[in-house]
Amino acid sequence: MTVSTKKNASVSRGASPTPAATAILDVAERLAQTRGYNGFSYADIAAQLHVTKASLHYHFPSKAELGRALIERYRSGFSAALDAIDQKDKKPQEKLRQYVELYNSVMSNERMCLCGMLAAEYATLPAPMQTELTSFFTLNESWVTSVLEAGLRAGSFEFREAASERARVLIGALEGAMLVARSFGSPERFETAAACVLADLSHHIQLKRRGTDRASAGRARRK
Amino acid sequence: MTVSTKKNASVSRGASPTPAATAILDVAERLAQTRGYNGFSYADIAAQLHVTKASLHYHFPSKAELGRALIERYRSGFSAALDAIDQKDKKPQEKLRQYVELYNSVMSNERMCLCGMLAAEYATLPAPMQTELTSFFTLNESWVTSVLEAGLRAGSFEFREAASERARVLIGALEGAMLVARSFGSPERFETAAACVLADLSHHIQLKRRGTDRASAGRARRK
DNA sequence: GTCTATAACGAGATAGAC
DNA sequence: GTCTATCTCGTTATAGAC
Repeated sequence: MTVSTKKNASVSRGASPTPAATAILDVAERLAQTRGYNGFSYADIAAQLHVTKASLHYHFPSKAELGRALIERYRSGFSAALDAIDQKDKKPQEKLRQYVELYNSVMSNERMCLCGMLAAEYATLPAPMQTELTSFFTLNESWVTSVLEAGLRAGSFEFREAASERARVLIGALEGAMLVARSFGSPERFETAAACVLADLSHHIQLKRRGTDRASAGRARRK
Repeated sequence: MTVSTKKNASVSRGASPTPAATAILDVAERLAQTRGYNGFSYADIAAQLHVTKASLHYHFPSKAELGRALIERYRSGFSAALDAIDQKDKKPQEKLRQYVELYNSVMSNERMCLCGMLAAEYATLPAPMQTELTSFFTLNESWVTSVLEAGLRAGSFEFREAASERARVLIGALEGAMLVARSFGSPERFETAAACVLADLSHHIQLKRRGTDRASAGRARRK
């Protein structure tokens, strides 16, 4: 898969990271997802790995570099997951369901999407991190857009807006639902919200199949 | 309106704040909305107000107290705005439109909703701030829930889920849309997303009025 | 109320031994 | 590659003069 190159202390782009670097990224990722980029320090990582701060600087000379690598790895992992979903021809609905499942698995363990988290801190991030961050969202938007367009053509989705616009709404809704759910400490809130957003895309079609009179369609389930 | 009490150095609950305290809160609010609670310091506020850090501590002894007051004021301002919207009997649709307009005005000037911002940093916030934060979201959820229920009864909204669940989705979608729009530096992204979310609530009804055949209803506007 | 001065601490980062 | 030791700076916070 990944082209093996000579390892590099600065863990540059495309190099396969050393086990030590991976361990550091793992801890830093969890910290960034729960506390934000400005909410953790090298000391926090060092303590959890039982090493000194100085040895972290060997692998990631600056926190900015660590932060950039963090997003890069997260995005590449996401990209791989999207490719996996695309394997085998599934219905667009099923693809989107699996996409939401990706977010759902992140929410467990009280984590927030890394990039949603960093988006809040955007103004304080070093430029390289800002660039990586928008790449992440752009990647997601174009993938979701494709799926929505396919679903629209297949007649399994229904919406008026441009697919790209709809994709943005979907991603924003997922990120926002995570954000709020986490302050209530209840991942269930995210789960139900996500299900609701997904259902909306094929909602109207279901309405028509079930009959469209207001009395039946407009009846809300009780709380 | 507000009961006037003797001013208090610690700017406790319900006291009318001194002009100095208000100026501090104004600057701190903008900083918190753009950089987050962990992204600004007393030094930043002091510089913008041309005073020393020490004098800030006179008005707000600790940053935690400042942060708590920040949310409290923001929530009370929001609450007043919601009351204003409730004045005069408007259609639920119009109320919701004005609610979204509230968020829209926040997004201008590249600001993010204070509480959406702080929600990201939730795990790092002092307990009093966490409490205020959930109060804000609870307030919003119950207000939106009421409006949705009214709209459902009036036949101007249509959805299957419980109104409270739908309210959470709406609020999460707005917060998330702000979050992402800001990293792209384009408030327009928020505006279109917000319009889309709003339209969804009365979408099906419009579909029925316009005719429900798939060919016309499912046609997406081009990008 | 606002100032100067300073304390006490934690942050990111580097030098150099092993 | 990891360590000890240290540096520099920014942070919240306090004491006490004016």
